[in-house]
Amino acid sequence: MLKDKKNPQQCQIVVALNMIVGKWKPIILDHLLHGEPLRFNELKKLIPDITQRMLTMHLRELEEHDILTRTVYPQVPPKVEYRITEYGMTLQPMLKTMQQWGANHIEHMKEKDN
Amino acid sequence: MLKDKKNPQQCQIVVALNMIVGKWKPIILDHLLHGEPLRFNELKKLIPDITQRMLTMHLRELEEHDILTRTVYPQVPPKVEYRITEYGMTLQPMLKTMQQWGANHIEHMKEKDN
DNA sequence: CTGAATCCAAACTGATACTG
DNA sequence: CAGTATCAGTTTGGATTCAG
Repeated sequence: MLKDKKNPQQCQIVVALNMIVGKWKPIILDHLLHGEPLRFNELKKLIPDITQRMLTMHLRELEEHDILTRTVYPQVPPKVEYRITEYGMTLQPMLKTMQQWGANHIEHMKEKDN
Repeated sequence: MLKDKKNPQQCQIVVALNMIVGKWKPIILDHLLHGEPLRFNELKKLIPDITQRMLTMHLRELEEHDILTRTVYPQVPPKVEYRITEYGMTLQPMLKTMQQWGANHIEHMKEKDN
């Protein structure tokens, strides 16, 4: 199944976590969740510090999980588009909740410093 | 600040993620979120496969992030209790959202197999 | 009972060079 | 343009031993 070695007690939270863990995955998702499909190089430009290797690997994993689709246009030079799936869109509420908690946490830390 | 090497674009989602990533952290949180304080050994028994080392490390990190408190009772043998903080309780909605998505995803995968 | 310390293996990420 | 391949570095987790 999944990387269930990492999910010793079949925790549902971990199942959800496995969709979005990876150094750059949340950022990739953030860009694709806007709805517009993006080409490999467009993502690369939006995430300047990512390596081609990591971008490829993360995109492949997200594709495996039905979060996005990969469409190859048979052209020279090649064109490949990545688009969020309907199913991938269901991550939206979860990610939004996390984003809000994260924003709040940044404030929490500032207060703590005082 | 935080482990911001791991958060290249100051993504708020990653800030939230950093609270709960770690092999056993979601499970630890799950147990403590019930509200009852738990001793080190009680947690160890609830999570049989965790090593003492990992339990200690995860608890320390959660403590650093104000998610839980560590209370030492000066006794012999020692007694140490871990209790979720009020702030830690604010993780609840986020974790519940993730849990629901995870549960749904398990169903999604079953359908896919057919 | 609740750890800390050490050593080791596996997983993850980065850098670089090459290709259809 | 959109990758693949290889190698090196970093991080994470596990096993074991020792200690207040």
